Amino acid sequence: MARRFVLPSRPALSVRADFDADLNEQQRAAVTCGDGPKLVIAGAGTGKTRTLTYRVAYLLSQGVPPDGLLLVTFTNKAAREMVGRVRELTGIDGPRLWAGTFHSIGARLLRRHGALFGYNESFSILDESDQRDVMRLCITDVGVDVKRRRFPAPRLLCSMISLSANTGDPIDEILVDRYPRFVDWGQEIIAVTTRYAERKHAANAMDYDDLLLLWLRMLLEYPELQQRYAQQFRHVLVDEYQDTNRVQGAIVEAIANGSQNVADERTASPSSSSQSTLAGGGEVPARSAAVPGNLMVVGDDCQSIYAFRGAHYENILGFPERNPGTEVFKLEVNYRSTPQILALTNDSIRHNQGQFTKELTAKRRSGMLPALVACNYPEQEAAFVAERLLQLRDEGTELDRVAVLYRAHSHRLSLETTLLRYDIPYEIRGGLRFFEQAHIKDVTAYLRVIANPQDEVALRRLLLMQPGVGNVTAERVRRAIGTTTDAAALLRLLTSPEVLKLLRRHARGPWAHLVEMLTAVQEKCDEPETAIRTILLDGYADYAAAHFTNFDSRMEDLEQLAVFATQYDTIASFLEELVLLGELHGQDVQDLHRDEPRVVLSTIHQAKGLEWDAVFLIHLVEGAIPSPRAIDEGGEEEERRIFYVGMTRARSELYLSYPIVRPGASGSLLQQPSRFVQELQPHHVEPWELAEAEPPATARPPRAASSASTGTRFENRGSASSSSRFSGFQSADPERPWDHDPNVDPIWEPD
DNA sequence: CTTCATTACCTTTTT
DNA sequence: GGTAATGAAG
Repeated sequence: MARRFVLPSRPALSVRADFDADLNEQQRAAVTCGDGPKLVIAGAGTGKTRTLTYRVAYLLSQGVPPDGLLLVTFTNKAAREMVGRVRELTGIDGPRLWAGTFHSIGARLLRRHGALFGYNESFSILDESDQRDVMRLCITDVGVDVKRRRFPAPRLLCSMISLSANTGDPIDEILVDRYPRFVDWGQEIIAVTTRYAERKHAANAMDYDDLLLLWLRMLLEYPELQQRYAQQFRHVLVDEYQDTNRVQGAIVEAIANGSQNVADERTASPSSSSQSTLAGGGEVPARSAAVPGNLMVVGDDCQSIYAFRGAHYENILGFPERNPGTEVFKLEVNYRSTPQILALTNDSIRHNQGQFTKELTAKRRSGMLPALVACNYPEQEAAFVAERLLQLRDEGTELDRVAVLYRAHSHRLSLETTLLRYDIPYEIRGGLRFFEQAHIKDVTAYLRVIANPQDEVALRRLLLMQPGVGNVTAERVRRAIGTTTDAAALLRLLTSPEVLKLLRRHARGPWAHLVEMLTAVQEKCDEPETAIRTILLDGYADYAAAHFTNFDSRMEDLEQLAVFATQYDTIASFLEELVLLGELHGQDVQDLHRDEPRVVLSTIHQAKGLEWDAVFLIHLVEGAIPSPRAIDEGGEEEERRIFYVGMTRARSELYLSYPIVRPGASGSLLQQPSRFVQELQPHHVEPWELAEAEPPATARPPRAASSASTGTRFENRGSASSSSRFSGFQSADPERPWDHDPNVDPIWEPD
C-alpha cells in the first residue's frame, strides 16, 4: 500500500471581486453554488458573461487550482476576454486556465495525445477550402463516373461529412434526410468519404470535426486518459451551451463524469462501443449518469441558432433529465435593453414552443418604441439606414455604437454601395475570412509544409504555383516523395534525381528557387514573422504581381499577416491560431490604421453575444427570414430565434425595416414583410413613414416614388429624437438607384 | 501536360 | 461575384 500523503488546501487568493456588490441575487446564486451539475439559463443581456467570469473567480478563490478549470467558450476571442477579466478579478498573473473553444482545446489535447490515432504533434488543421481540395482529389481517386449523372460537388460532400460527424448520423442517413437527390450515389459517396479519411490521415492533417471526434474518442477509448482529465478538470464550465452539438455535449459530460464512469468503461469493452460509434457514425452513446460531476453549462435556449452545423437543441433542453440532481438557475434581469425593446422581443419569442419558461424584466429606463420601417426598394431601405446613421452621429451616437444586421451576407449589398456613396465608414464582419483568401493561403502553405512535411494539401498548393507544374506532375511528385515527417528530409527528396526527372526542363529553374525558399523558411521556424517576410521578398511578391489584379491590397494583407505573426514564437503556434481564429479582420489587423468610428455590418449569427446602442435589422422579408432552405433544417422556430437574437442586440434604439419590392431582371416582385414582423403586436412598434423629397430638377422623378411622394419627409412621431427630421435624398448621387430598372412598375400603393 | 477560355450552377448561417 | 467542370490550343 502506498504511503498516504496529504496535500494542504491551497491558500485562498486575494480576490478583488465583490461577490455581494457586483452581482444581483440570481447571478450570485449561480456564482457561489456548490458542486454538482448546474444549468444556468441566461436570457439575453442578463449578465451571462459576468456571471461566468465571476464563477471562475469564485472557484479560484475557493482554492481550485487554475489548471483544474476547463472553460469552453464559443469563440477564442470570448475566451481571451474572459481570461483577462478573471485576471483583473483575482489578481492572478496569467492563471494557467484552460480556456478556449472546443476546437482549440481539442487541438491542444490532441497535440499531446494524437499518437493514439496515428497523428504526430505537428499535425495540420484543414480549413474548408483545404478540405475541398482533398475531396476533389478523392473523387478522381475513386474514379467516379461523373458524366453519368450529376455527382455532388466537393463542397457538398464536405458538408455531408461534417453533418454526419457533428450529428452522429451515418452518411446514408444524412443523404436520405438532407440530400435525397443524391441517394442513388450512396455507394460512390461512401467510397469517396472513406478515401477522404485516408488521405487526411496520410497527410497528418485533421479537419475541424476531427478535433472534436478524436478528442471524444480519446476519452471514451482510453479510460485512463478520461480519468486523468476528469481528475484534473474538477470544474467544467461551458458557455453558449445551446449551440453545442452531440459530440461536444458528449465530451464535456465524459470529462465531468469521468471519474465515476471509469469503472463502467473498463467492464464494458471500450473498443466495441466507441469504435463503431465514431468510425461510421451511429449514436453517441448515452452517458451513464451515475454520479454527475461539476459541470456548469450556461446558455439561453432562445438563442440557439446553429442547428445547421449540427447544434443539438436537446443538449440544453434535456440537460436536467440527463444529469439527475441538476440545479437550475435563471437570469432574468435584463441590463441591456430598454423596456420597449424588451417588450417587443418577449412578444416575438413567445411564439416559439418548447423552451424553458422565463420572462425577462428590464432594468433600464424607458426609451423610444422600436421603429418599423416599410421601404419601397432595397436601395431606399439602404438610404434610410444611411440617413438615419448620419442623424444618430449628429445626435452624439458614434458610428461604432451602431450595427446593421441581416440574415445572409447577400442582403448587405445595396447597403454597402449606399454607405460608400454617403461616405459613411463601415466595417464588415465575416464574409470571406482573412486566412481563406488565396494569397494568404499561398504564403502560409510554405510554413505549413515546414511545420508538417506530410501536409499534402499545402505541398500541392506550392507545386501548382510553380510554372510548368499542373495536376499530373504534382500528383507524381507526391507519389515519388512518399511520406516524411522530417522537413530536412523532405527538402532533400525534392531535389532528388527521381523527383527532378518528373519535371519539364523549363520547370527546373523555378523549382530550385522553391527549394531555396523552403530552406530559408525552415531556418526561420522560430520566427514566423521573418519567415513570412522572407517568402514575400524572395519571390512571392513577384508571383502575386503576375497573378493578381489587385496586387497592392493583397500585399497590404500580407504585410498585416507578418505583423500579426510577431505575436508567435513558432510557426506551428502561429498556424494553429490562424486556422482556428477565423476573424482576423475586425479587431486584430485593420484597426491599426484607421481609428475612425465605423458602423458594423454583420450577419445576425456573427453578432451573437455583442450589443450596440442602436441596431438596424434590415431585409426582413419573407424569403429572406425565415430562410426557405432553413425551414427543413432547424425549422421555423430556429429562424425566429435568429430574429430574436438580432433584436436583442439593441440597447436603446431598434429599427426593423423591409423593402416591399424586389427588383428583378424580369420585372419586379412584391414581397411580404417577414412573418416574424407580421406576428408582432402592433402596439410594441411604431411605424415610420418614408417619403421622398422632391428630387432636384436635373434628375428624373422616380417612378415608384411618384405615387408615394405625397410628403417630402418622414417623421418619427413622438419619439425621443423627434426634433430630427429625415431630410430626404437630396444628398444622394444623381445616379439614382431606382432609375436603373425602367421595367419597375409602381406596384406599391401606400395606405 | 499545362494553361487558358468557356460554360453552368449556386450563394444561410461558421469553428 | 464565385467555384467547378469541360474543352481546346500550345
